[in-house]
Amino acid sequence: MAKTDVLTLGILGMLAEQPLHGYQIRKRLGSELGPFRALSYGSLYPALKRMVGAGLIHAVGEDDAAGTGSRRSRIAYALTDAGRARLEQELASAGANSYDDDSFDLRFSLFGQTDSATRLRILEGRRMRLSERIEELQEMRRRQRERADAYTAELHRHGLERVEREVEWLDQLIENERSATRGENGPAASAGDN
Amino acid sequence: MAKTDVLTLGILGMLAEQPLHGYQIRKRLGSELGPFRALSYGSLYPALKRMVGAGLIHAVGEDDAAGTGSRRSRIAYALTDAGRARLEQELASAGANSYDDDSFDLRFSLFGQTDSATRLRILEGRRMRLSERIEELQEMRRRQRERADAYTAELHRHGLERVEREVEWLDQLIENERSATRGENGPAASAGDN
DNA sequence: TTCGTCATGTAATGGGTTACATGATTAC
DNA sequence: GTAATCATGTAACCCATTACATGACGAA
Repeated sequence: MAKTDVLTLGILGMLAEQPLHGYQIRKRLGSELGPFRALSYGSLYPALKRMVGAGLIHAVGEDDAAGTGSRRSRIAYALTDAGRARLEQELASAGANSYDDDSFDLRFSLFGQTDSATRLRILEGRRMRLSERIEELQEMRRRQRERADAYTAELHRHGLERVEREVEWLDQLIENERSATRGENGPAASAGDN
Repeated sequence: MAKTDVLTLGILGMLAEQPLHGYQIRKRLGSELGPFRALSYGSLYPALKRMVGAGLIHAVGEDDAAGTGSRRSRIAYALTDAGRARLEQELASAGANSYDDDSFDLRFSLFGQTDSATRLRILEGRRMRLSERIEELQEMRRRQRERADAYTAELHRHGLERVEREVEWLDQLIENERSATRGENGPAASAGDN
C-alpha cells in the first residue's frame, strides 16, 4: 500500500481537473490548494518524475494543454488510470493521517471532488484531533501556572483560544454539511463575509 | 556575525534562568517555550554539542543542577559569558528574521528578559509581517474569485480571518505595552481569561 | 538585441525525525 | 528482579529549500 504524501496528493488533485505542466502546477498549488505557499521547483520537478515513474501521471504531447498560445519546451502531465484510481482511493480513505494542518487543508480544498459522507468523516476527524490538542494545551497550562512568566502564559492562552476558534469553525462546517444531506450546495459562506 | 537559529536561541533562553541538562531542556522547551512541541533528542544533543564547541555553553559539574536527588549520568549545561552575551545581543537585535511564526513565538516567550522598547519593536515588526500576509491573501482571493470552488474559497476566507484575528491580538498587546511605559507589569491578561 | 518571464532541471545543503543502541535509577 | 522512566547519544533517512545552470519566447 504505497503511501501518498501531501505533495503527490496535491498534484493528483490538481491534475484531476485538467492536464497542466510543471510551471502551471506550481502557480496553482501556491494560490489554490491549501498548504503549498511557495513550493520550490527543486521539489516539484523531482516529484513529477517520481510520479511518472510510479505510473500515476504521464506526459501528454504538445496538445497545448489548457494553454493560450503554443510553446515548445514545456511538458504537460495528465493522470493515468492508475493515478485517477489512486486519487479516488485516497480521497475516499481519509485515515488518521489526514488530520494534521497540512493534510487537512489539502483535503479540504479537494472537497469538491468528494461525497458528503467523506467530507463529514474528515471534518469530524479533524475536530477530534483539535480536541486532543486542546486537552494537551490545557494540561500544559495547568502544570505550569506557577513557573511561567506572564508572557509565556499569554502565549499559551492565545494559542489555546486559536485552536478553540478552529473547533468552532469546524462545528459550523459539520452542521452545514449535515443539513445539506439533500441539496448539493457548497459550504454556504459561513457567518461574516469579509 | 554568527547567525543564531531558533533552537540555539531557545536553549540559550532556557539556560539563562538556570543550568539544566538535556532531558530537562527538552521537556521545558516542549511545554514552555513557543515553537518546540516535541523536539527530538536527535536534534537536541547534537545542538548542545555544537553550542559547547562554539563556546556558548559549558558542562557544569555534578552540582545536581536544579534537581531533586543526585544522579550520575547526566550533564548539566550553563551559559558561558559568550553565551550570555550572545543571548543579550540576540534579544536586543530582533531583525527582520524574527517575525515568522516560530521566531516570533520564541521571542515572545522570551519577552520577560527584554526591555519594553525591544518588545514593541518585535510586536510591530510581527504586525507588519502579518499585514503583508493579509494583502497577499486578499490579492489571492480577488484573482480567483471565478475559478475557485466553494470549499477552496471558504478555506481562504477562514485563513484570512485567522490572520486578521492575529493582528487584533497584536494590536492589543502593543497598546498594553505602550500604556505600561511607566509601571513594570506583564501583558495584563488580555480580554477573556479562559 | 536585450530584458523579463516562462520553463525545466540538478547539486549542495539544511534542519529536522525515526530508529537504534546503551545504560543508570527508581518504584513495585 | 524487573519494569518504567530518566538520560545520553549515533546513524540513517526524509523532505524541503537555495543556488546553480540552461534555454526558449515575447515585447520593447
